[in-house]
Amino acid sequence: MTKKTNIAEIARLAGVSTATVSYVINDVDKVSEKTRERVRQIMAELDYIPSINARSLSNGQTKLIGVTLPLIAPSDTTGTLLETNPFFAEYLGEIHKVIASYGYDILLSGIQVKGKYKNWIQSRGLDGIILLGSYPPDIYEEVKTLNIPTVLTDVYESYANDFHSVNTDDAEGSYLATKHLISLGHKKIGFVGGSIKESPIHNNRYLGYGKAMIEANLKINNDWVFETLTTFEGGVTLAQRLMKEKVDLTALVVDADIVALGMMKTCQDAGKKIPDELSIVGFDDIQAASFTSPGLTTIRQYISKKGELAANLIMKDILANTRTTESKMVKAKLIVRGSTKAMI
Amino acid sequence: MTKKTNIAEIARLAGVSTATVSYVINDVDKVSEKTRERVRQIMAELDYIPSINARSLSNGQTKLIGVTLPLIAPSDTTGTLLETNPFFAEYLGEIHKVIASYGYDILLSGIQVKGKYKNWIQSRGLDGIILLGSYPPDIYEEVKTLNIPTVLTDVYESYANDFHSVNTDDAEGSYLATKHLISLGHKKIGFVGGSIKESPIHNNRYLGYGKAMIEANLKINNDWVFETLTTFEGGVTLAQRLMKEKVDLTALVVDADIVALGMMKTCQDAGKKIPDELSIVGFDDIQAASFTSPGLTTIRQYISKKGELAANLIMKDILANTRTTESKMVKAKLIVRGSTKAMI
DNA sequence: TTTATTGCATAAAGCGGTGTACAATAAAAA
DNA sequence: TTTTTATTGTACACCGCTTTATGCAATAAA
Repeated sequence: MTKKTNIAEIARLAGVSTATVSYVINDVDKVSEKTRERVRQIMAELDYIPSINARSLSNGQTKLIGVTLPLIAPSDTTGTLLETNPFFAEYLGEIHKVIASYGYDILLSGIQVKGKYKNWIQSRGLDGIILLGSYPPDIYEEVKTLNIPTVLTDVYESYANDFHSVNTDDAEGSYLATKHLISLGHKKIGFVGGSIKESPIHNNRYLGYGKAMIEANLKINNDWVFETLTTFEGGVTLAQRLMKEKVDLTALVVDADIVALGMMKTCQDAGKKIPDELSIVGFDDIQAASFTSPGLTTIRQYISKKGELAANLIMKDILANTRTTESKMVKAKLIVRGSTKAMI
Repeated sequence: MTKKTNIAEIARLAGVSTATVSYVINDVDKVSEKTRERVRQIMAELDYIPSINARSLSNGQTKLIGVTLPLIAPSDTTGTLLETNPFFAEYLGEIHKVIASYGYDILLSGIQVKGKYKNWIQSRGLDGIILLGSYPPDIYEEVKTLNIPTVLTDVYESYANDFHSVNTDDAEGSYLATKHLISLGHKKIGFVGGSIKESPIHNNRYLGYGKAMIEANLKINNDWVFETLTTFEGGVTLAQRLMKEKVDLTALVVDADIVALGMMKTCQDAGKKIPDELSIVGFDDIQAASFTSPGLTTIRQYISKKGELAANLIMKDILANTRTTESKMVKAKLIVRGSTKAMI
């Protein structure tokens, strides 16, 4: 312990060169069984653990995957992190599971000041990065110049084509949600989404809704399409407005559970019965969707699947030392709970 | 880019030694203003970023803090992660905020196979570690031998004394919860907790309940104390049982929101009115506690505060190169929502 | 016997920085 | 002018491991 137990020390005690020890450590087939055993013995006795760091310096691989989440910035208020995306923990768990099996670790980061992101990646010598969620466009420019295996999740924007990307099939998801309501006999079905025009992800969900409506020969009334912040409060505010204006709808497709839950609670608190007076379908299937009474009918995103895909995409490029760009789409699934009900 | 742009290259172009460049990088006051400026210039032109890795090798500091969460293990099913502790994301965000300001990064891990944890820390040369949540005792033994700055959160066990620790004042939390119910006129108040005997954290919450009851001269009926798994399903199961057995209680102190929510939903689904027929107080204030209707009255844990404390404790030891052991207690606070109501 | 071939092991040059010991130059003190 | 003292800069030995070029036996082929 007090002694510096490094490769040289092992070599000395085993009466061999450091090269030989290195070969033993890395299972390089250049050492006789006898020598190998002796070296192993010594290493075990001294509790010797090679320094990944030193190894990195010499072979250029840090065995580090950077995983970036939005909103972990020095000046941020907390809470936003969870609110924006309740799935980070699940993503991290799944990614870790995959890459750990290859001996890789996750280095966490937020997006720092512009320009800093690239520096961070370089200074740490990351072998690959996974960006969870969406960031300012110049971030992607920075990353591109690095020419390092990169996976994006939940991003449809054009720059996604320069990297691997993993997405939920959002359009199909809200298509399923809408069809579900239609099959229950609803006709006056509204849509609630976050910045539908700017964000492809929300736009896709809107399109799925539109497709189902058109297929069913139902008209899409522009007054039935609402934009909100993708937050619980966004849902609260909108629900209050809808009730005040007595908007004449029997069902809503809401493109995020967090918003749907805000609406549902607001309606319930105001005495409006869910699903009796209004059916609601959410999107995401966050944990809380199954906690409410009634449970929220929603479209489940398979986050663990997405995380696994992301991790495998990056590992593939790292191990083969290639720079490919695949785009994976994960199917979503309708989960029926109590917040939707057939028209009488 | 194609060229290896390292410290030697900078030195060559600036016509100085690598030592001088190193001094410039590290703001060591041994370089004339003129030289310093010239070197800076060159570095900027070449877009030079020093390798933290190389630096680590030579000065022994990796600027890496290991943060360990339970249940990210290669063979685990997902979902458990979130269920066990919905706060990891918030912890991570807060810890990152603090340590990033010192130039440190978070290296993530689960607890791997026994013995492996120590290896991981050693091989990565971590400067410090933060353990979120509770682990098998031998883990702490392993860590202790490393003699590296360590912070534990949410652990009361004896081995916590060997390290820094950060906890919520659990006893006071449930004391407040119970007092709240008492002040509302409740007398038949039950307690629901996870493995009260084995886990100090649950035991403390139980003690707080007991203290409040005794202070109010209310008897603690052993039939009113229930143990469950700390999961949503645990709450569901228990609520079903209580309803079937028609246990005669007017209020419950539940020592985890996730359980309280399971109970609340089960009661509501069965037509039992909350809070009219039963008042419930939870513990944690997870996000979902404010999503339900009624909202769940609960004891808020200041996770961001705890994360910040943990990060600062570790940074203090790292920067001063000391090995102290402080134990921080964070006050909890009663958040009154709709799940509790005065007796008529 | 000579010449390859193979197997095993090593010396030593990196990888990209840090930091110490020391030298040279300039400024201040004697 | 000489000596002392800062000030500024350099050479170079690390840090711990990888890897190429090379050596040396022992064995196989010519």
